[in-house]
Amino acid sequence: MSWNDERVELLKKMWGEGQSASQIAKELGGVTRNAVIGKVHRLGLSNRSGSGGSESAKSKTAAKAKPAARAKAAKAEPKTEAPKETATATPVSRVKAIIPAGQPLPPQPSANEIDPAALAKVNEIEKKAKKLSLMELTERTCKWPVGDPATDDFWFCGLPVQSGKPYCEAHVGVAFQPMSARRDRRR
DNA sequence: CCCTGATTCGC
DNA sequence: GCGAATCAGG
Repeated sequence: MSWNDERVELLKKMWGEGQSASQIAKELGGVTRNAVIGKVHRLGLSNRSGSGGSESAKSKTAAKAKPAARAKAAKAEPKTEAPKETATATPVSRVKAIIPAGQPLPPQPSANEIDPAALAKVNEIEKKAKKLSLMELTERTCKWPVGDPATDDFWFCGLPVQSGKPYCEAHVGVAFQPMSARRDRRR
């Protein structure tokens, strides 16, 4: 594969959107994230901000030994997995929408015991959500469901997930509550 | 461990 | 110019 205009254009577009090098590489196909990063640098758009600034110098000095990354071929296994709440908490409002009234809801904190700050964060971030459909979800898109699945007004957050987790940072915030914050709250 | 971008340097 | 290997860090 080579860098024809179309590929370079897509690279620029995605990079501009803040997509990660590996995501771009996956999208382009036939290249690794290293190739993408290398190209990004050669194109001189390593700095996503674009202009002005120039510093951000990272004093990188000598190096030690660190046997880590090995040459490894690409291995991907898309798991179009339905949104599941494996966390200690579940988006109550969403669950209500898909579970008939009267049904016992799984053990979960009610909305009012979720960190208010985290909730506020979610409300903000939902505006920026990419609103992906089920089939558009990937291993790295936030699988937080929004809206009523029975209507057209249903989508998944779709923002970049936080390492490992199924959700973006904001949604991880409300989905994964620290045990300490929710332990034995009496009423 | 997973991931991120940055850099080097043989090709 | 290209990108694997490596580095540095989250």
